[in-house]
Formats: sequence, structure tokens, C-alpha cells
Amino acid sequence: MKRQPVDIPSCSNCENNNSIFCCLPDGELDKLSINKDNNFFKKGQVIFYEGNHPHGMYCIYKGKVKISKLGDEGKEQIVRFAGEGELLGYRSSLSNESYKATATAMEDCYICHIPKDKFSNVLDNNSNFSLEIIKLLSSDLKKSEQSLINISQKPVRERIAETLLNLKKRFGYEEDSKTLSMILTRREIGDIAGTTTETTIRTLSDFVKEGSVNLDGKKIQILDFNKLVRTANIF
Amino acid sequence: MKRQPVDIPSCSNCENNNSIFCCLPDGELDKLSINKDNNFFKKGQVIFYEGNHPHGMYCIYKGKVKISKLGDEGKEQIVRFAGEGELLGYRSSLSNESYKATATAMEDCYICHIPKDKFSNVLDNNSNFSLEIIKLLSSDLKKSEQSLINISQKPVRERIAETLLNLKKRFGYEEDSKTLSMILTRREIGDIAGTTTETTIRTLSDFVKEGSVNLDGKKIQILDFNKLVRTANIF
DNA sequence: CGCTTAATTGAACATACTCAAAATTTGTGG
DNA sequence: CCACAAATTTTGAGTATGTTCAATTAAGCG
Repeated sequence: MKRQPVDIPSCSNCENNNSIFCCLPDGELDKLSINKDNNFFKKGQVIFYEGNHPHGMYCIYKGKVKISKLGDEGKEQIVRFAGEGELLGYRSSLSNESYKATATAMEDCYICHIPKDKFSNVLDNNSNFSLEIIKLLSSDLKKSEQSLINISQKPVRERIAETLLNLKKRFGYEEDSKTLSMILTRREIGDIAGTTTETTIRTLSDFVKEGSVNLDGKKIQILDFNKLVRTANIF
Repeated sequence: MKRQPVDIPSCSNCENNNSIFCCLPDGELDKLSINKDNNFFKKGQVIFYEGNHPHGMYCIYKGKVKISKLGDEGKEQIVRFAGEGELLGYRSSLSNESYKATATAMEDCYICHIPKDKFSNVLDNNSNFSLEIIKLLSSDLKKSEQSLINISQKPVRERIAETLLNLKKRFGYEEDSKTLSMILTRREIGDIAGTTTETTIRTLSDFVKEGSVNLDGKKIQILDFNKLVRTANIF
């Protein structure tokens, strides 16, 4: 597979305006653009590793990324996903710490890198932007605490159902309005839900038997959304 | 039990200088003090409930507080503890959201309340302070993600051992240099480690048999710290 | 195609939970 | 300070959920 050449616009012309930068005036955005560079990552490639040191932060221009941590026995736990317009690695960079997780490209990605000092400078001079970062962190923390309580207290069956629903909410369907557009291995689904590959497979095949889901290789179709909500036991 | 009258100093004279406010110049600290008020909470009383709405943030002047969330079946998960000089409820307040957890006094507490607008104002005008808040959130998020992976991947025995070690690190020993100064019920220890009361009791009594711990009612003495570290399987 | 990786299935097993009952501790009012 | 009620701790037995390990089949990729 060859790298597809892509023209990367300046931050102020970036079409990913769902991003956290939208609260910044154009002048400030341009400051970020000055030293940014754009990198191509092929599907499966690692953007940064847990334990290594950051020199700035990444912003996804195109593609999807998984953020994961490694447990003691080498088992992976997927912490979250990041999509277009989202930031990666800014926490470690701002706190001057090593990366606390590994970021891996889930598909071919174009990802901009912004040097730490530029980012810090903009942060210092725009309290609105600081507040956005604080809100972002709060939101991530909320989700992490919710995952904690889910994994701690809910049975695997409910967690896997909820994982499918979250994938739907986060990345939506393909054109057929039922196939999850995020393609994951069974192991990765288990790594989100906090269970083994085998249990994931068995549970998914239960869902098929029950008619809430259809499987076509790695493609997962949600046939009965409400049933899956009931299975997930969400209120 | 009667409320003990206590003189609460202005924030700039507060002896809890381990707090996040230390990066602020005195003038700014005084702004926070203007509208703050101090409240007494008896052991066991709730400072705020998950789901309710914040009007500002709390700063602990004296005492210890537990932060917990309720799972679907009503089982509690203790998310973290907060001690003197630490902030509570600032996330929800800054994000204009309801509280995502419940805060309960673990002992008699004096806790200051600072109105939202004062806090926001100081945040807007002190980028150092914003950065401190960002670092604080990053640190909480890091811990939450670590707990997630622990609960997901480690056996109960290791988690309970690690819980004891964390209680030691966080709150230290009494004068005898071996009794944990944080007193918890067996249920609460389980609510941290993500397990049941019965399993907690059985595991603690295993530790006693193995000589790493001694139990005296709710008081827990750590007899062999290194053994406990090995049990916790921490590197 | 051939090779590597992923998915699937089965059976045995272990960890930790549930439920029930008894013993102990703690808190409170008199 | 005591007595009683309430809460907590403890123990036991049975059990379910989910893991582990091994073997087979299918899919993806160069």
C-alpha cells in the first residue's frame, strides 16, 4: 500500500471543526500551524508507546486511533478511541510525563504534530481554551470512572452489549444503516469490555442466536437495537 | 456529638499549603476567600450526591472524604479519597454538569465552599492555575485508568493487597508506625478493590495467616510491608 | 497459493459470588 | 454506664460466571 499524498491545510482552514480548537480566534490557530507537521501512519502502526516521552501533541486530521494500556500479564485494555479532530498525548505533554498509554492507527491515518511550546503558549494566552481542555479531561475522567464501575460490577454479557452500542454511538453505521463502521477483531472487542477473546466470541454468537446481531466476518450488524439496549441493561 | 467551633482562616492564611492554590499570588487567593463559607460535616454525612447540581466547589479544610459512585445494583464503587487542602466538585462545576459521584465525610470535617463565579474568575486570570487544574485532572485520569486495568485484569488477592498499600501511601500509619490511620469497614475496602465484603474478609484473614497483616477490629496493622508488595504483584 | 493471524468450539477448572446463619462490635438512649 | 438495637464481621456451603488450554477451522495478506 502506497502513501496517498494529501494536502494538509493550515489549522485555521482545517475542516475538522468539531475540534477543541474552535474556541480560538484565527490568529491563535495560525500560531499552532507554524511548526506543525503532518505524518502518515499505516493501519496498525503505532503513533506513540506507553512509557515513552512526548515532545508535543498530536491532532488527528484523518483516521481513527485506539488508545490502550498494557496490563501486567501483557493483556491489552483499550481505554478509548480517538477520531478526526481529536487530540492525543496532550496530557502527558502538559504534565511533562511519559505517555500513559499506547496509540495505534486503526486505519490509515494522517496526524498532525504540534510542538509542546507552541501549544503551551496558546494555552497560556487563551483561558477559554484552557477551559475547553479542562472540560475534555473532565469528560474523559467521567467515562473512565463509568468504565471502571461497569467492568467491576456488570456481567460480561452486558458489557459486550454496551460495547457494541458505544461503537454505534461513537462511529455510526455504514450506508446500510446497520453495519458498525468501526471494524475490530474479537480480541479488541474483548479488550474494550475487559474479557477474553473466547468469551467475546461466545457472547456475540449468543446475540446472533437471540436475533439482536448478525455477524459477517469482522463486520457486525445490529439487527435489533432496542433488544441490545435491554441486554446491556442501561437505563 | 457537638460541633466543635473552629476558626477558619482566609485562604491566603490557610495552613493547608499542599493545596493546588499555592501557585496563586496572595491577592488572587483573597478573591476566593471573599464569598467562601465554612461548613461542618459529621462523620458519615454526605457533602453532595451524585446527580445533584453544583453551585461551586469545595475545599477540605480538615478531615477526609470518600468519593464514590453507585452501580446499577446499588453496589458502591469508591473512586478516590480526598484529604486536607484538596478540591471537591470542581469538575462538575466547571463543566456545568451534575455531580458524577457522591462525597461522604469519613470523619468529622470542616469544608469550605467557594462560589462558582469566584473560582471561574480566578481560573480565567491565572493560566498557571489552569495548568495546575489540568495536571490534577490528568493525574486523576491516570489513576482511574490504572484502577480500571487493575480491576479488569488482576485477581482479588492482588487488588486487596494493593488497596492496603495505597491506604498506607495516602494516609500513612498511626504513631505505632504500623497501624493504617485510615479506618474503613470491610465493605468499604471491598468497594475500593471491586469485590464483595465476604471475599474481602476472607482475603484479609489469609494475609493474617501469612503474617503480612494483623487485624484488631477495624484497625489494620501492616506487619510485613515487603511481603504485601509481593502479594500485590507490583513492579 | 502458502503462511500467518484470527475465529471458533469444547471441556475442565478456578475464582470469586451468593445466600444464610451466627458471632461480634458499635452506637444510642435511658 | 448499661442494655438493647443496629450494623458489621465472620464462617460455611453451594454455585455461577468466566477463564484457561488445546485443537480445529476460517480468513486475510503478500
